[in-house]
Amino acid sequence: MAKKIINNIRKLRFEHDEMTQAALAEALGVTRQTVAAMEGNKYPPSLELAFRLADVFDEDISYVFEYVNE
Amino acid sequence: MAKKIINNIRKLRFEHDEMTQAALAEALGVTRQTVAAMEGNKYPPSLELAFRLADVFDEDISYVFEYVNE
DNA sequence: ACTTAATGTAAAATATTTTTAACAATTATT
DNA sequence: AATAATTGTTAAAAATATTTTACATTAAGT
Repeated sequence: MAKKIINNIRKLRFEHDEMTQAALAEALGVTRQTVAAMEGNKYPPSLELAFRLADVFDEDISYVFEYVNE
Repeated sequence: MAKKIINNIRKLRFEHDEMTQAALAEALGVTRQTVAAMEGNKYPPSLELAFRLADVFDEDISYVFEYVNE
C-alpha cells in the first residue's frame, strides 16, 4: 500500500492571519516559489525546512505534513 | 536561537529487537550507509525517508526526529 | 477597465541527499 | 587468537531538492 506526503500549508497560512506565500517565505528564509512548490506538492521540502514550517505555525510537524495511503 | 535536528534512531533500533543498521536499511529500502549517516547526524534524510522511518518503528515522526535548540 | 497584490508555473543553475564501493575499527563468538 | 558480524568512515558519482529568474494567471480594489 503506497503512501504519499500531503501538506496543510495553505490551511495553516489562512489560520495564521491569512499569511501570504510571500510572508511565509520571508519567515522561513526561502523564496516564494519554494513555498508555492511545497504547497502545490511539486516536491517535498527538506526535513529541516519541514521543521521550520512547523515552528512558524507552532504546530507539530506531523500536522503540517501527513504520510497517508494514496 | 539556532536549532538542529537530532534523532533517536539508535535507541529505536534497540527497542525493536536490537535491529541492526543493515536490517533497518533493508526495511527502509535504502543502503546501510544511509542509515549510518542519518544515525550519526552526518546529514538529515529527506522528509519522505523520515516518514518511512517513523512507519517502520510505528512512532510519530516528531519522536524519531526532534528539532531542538543547540 | 485599470492597477496592484497574490499566486501558478517552468527551465536552468545550484545545493544537498543518497548510492556505490571500499576499507578500517569494534564487538561478539568460537 | 582467529573469525564473523556490526559499525564507522570516506570519496566520488548519481539522484533529488532548492533557488533563481522570468513570465502568466487570478482575485481584489479603485
